[in-house]
Amino acid sequence: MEKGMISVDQWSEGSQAYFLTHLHADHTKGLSSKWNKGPLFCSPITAKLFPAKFPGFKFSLLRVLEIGSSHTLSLASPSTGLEAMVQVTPIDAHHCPGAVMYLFRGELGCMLYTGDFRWEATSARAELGKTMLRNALGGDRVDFLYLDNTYCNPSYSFPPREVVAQQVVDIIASHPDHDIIIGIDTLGKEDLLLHISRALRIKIWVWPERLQTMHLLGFHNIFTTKTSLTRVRAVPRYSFSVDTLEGLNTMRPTIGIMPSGLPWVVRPLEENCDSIGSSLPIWHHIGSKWRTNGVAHVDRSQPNEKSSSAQGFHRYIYSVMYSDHSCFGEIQEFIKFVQPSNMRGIVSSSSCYIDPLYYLGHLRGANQPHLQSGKKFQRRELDESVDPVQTKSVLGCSKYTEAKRKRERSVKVNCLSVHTNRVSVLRRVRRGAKIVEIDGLD
DNA sequence: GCGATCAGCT
DNA sequence: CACAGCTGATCGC
Repeated sequence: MEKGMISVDQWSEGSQAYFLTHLHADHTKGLSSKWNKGPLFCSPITAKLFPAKFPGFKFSLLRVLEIGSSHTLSLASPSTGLEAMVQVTPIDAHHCPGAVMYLFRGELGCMLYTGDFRWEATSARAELGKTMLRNALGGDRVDFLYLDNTYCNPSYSFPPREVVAQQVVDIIASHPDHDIIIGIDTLGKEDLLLHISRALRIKIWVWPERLQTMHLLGFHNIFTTKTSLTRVRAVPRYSFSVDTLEGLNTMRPTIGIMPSGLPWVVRPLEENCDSIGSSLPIWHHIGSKWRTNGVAHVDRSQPNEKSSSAQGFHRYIYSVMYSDHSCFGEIQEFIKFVQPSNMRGIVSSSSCYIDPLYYLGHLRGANQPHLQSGKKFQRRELDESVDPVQTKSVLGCSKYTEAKRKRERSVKVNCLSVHTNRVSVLRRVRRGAKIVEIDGLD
């Protein structure tokens, strides 16, 4: 797509239409309540959650698109000045509530932007997504696929979420006298909690703001902010730590469950022998173990036994491979299904970018870019504003790590800062309680 | 004083 | 390694 026409999850000036895939913070960076750059398209569920995240947002700029149905936009081609019709179809991305992929079709070509997505082969919901995508494509070939390449490496492999959800239920059921702490984010993993709640007929504690979100999503009488009603609590991931678990265990026996596509590894601390991680390539080692059942090896030995730290796990923590991103095999299946002429990853994190072409380039459709069919979607022709970020990460790896190392070297001076500014107070108030036991509204 | 951005941490 | 995100500090308006 030509520069200056559309932007997806990218909020700098200069596009005619903006598309939001989902409400996770890394996709809304740059969005604010004062938005005034143009119409912003999103899914119905995202629209429902939107005001809570961006109070005061000019609602007339929000355009809600029904999932699975096509909408036509009339845009001006910046180069020719002529009107160009673009048809857009949001498709369920099975990532978090409201998350969608966008399929763009028109005179300018056909482009699919996945956003973050999970492509499970098994569930009925996944089958529906497949049908929806097939219908939306209407036989067209995808010229350019923008792909969630988070786990685009053969070493990333994990079971479908249903399977892992049952494993979590089993873990909880096998600890009938324990309190349970589950680390979650501001959005996502609702299905896991629902499954636990249904299977064990138990309510689940969430922090007050998260309860509001649950209510907006239509879940009533399942979640609570009263700790007295349940032994299972879903807490913000950032408040989930070894210290937290150890602290809680001085009061009541408690285990922590961390659902993630990546192993939750105790960060190696040089002088803390109890929680030290192995210096071996931990995740690879663990990864091969997990392929068998998807649950981390959990050490049941006594606290002081050496083995409890050798694996990089903590005695109270279960790490389960519940991921809202596609694993490698699923990405592979997805590319086979879409058969794009060309593609590139949309996720380039701190230190690396996994190029889907490296492992999965051979799965593309017959019309490879060198045959010119992908011409309309050469990468600098999309929204250029997306590009610099990614190019920077691909090419600027060493630069970044150098900067990071510099940062690491700098000494933290202000250890005893008591000063609290207004911003942080407001932020904290907005966020609600962490794991403090607050009996709020229910 | 406020918002945006960075550094640090999980 | 890094899922996604909070917190505190700082800077410019």
